[in-house]
Amino acid sequence: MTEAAKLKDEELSLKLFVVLTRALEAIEKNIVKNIKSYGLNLTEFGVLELLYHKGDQPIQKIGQKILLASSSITYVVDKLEEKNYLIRKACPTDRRVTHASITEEGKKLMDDIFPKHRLAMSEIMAGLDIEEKEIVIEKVKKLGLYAQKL
Amino acid sequence: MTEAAKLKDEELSLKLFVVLTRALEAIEKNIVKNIKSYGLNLTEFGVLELLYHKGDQPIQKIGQKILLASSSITYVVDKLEEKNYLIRKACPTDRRVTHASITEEGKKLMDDIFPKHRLAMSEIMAGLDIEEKEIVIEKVKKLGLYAQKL
DNA sequence: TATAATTATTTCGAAATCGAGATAACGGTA
DNA sequence: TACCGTTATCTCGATTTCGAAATAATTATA
Repeated sequence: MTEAAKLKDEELSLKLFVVLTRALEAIEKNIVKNIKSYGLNLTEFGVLELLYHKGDQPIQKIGQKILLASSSITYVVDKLEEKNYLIRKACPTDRRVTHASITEEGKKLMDDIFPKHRLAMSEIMAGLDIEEKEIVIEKVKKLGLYAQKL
Repeated sequence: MTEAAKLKDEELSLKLFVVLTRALEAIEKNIVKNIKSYGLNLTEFGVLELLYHKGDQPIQKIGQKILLASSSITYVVDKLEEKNYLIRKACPTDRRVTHASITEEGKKLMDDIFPKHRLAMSEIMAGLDIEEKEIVIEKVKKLGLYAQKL
């Protein structure tokens, strides 16, 4: 890379970070608005959605998928358990492990929320058309995977 | 839009959100690693960078640019003031307003950090080349602006 | 098999963020 | 000028997240 290209790349990298941050903030603000009316925050919704779609999960798997420190998951799972949307189940084969399992009440809530969330999401994301979304998904995935490996 | 296209769009919107979130998390983790070694977190760095590049700012302007609640800025500015990287200056023309101003010590710190940050940033973002970054910036900006207006 | 290293979860205290409300000052208008 | 709505900042209490360390169980190793 030429010296000029290096400078340009640095400029664009800084700018890309700002743009990504701003966009995600705006998107999240809208999602939160929807989900909050059901008494959930984004993290709680994420956990519940995981259990809803992928079935019971070891508590620590949840942390990996939602990207939360183990101590934070304990906290979130506590909250959801208090709200009766999930229960802890001891793992029979490994006594270190606890599974989180969505309750009937949790399932009912997600049956209600999730289709609305889907719809709201595509309204929030309507700034790009289908082709553009596909491009951005591909590029941003590449960007994220690279950054993850550093 | 056909029914099938609507479904596709919902799918892509959900996926786009996940991809954006994951990418930003990975990117931030790397940035934080660099900045943390100077005793700053991302927010503090953001505030300091703003003052470093744009000069003195009313406290509430900082909040708008960094996207923080007013109570949170007070907290962050307190922290930076404790560290002697900025000082509050009463505004002479409007007694409601307080300006935040970077100190010599803060300037020195940024003289040291910022070039490294620039470089680190382009290393973190090296998953995409210049052309791809330009595309993503354009698209994600469009996405964010749309979501902001909702 | 005994011991050591690893893994899963929780506890604890601290940090960062928020929202609601308090306080003070400004700007417009009657 | 006196009052009212708006703006800027701060205080306070609550929520969410984190990291370090505690506990307990499993797996690998000597």
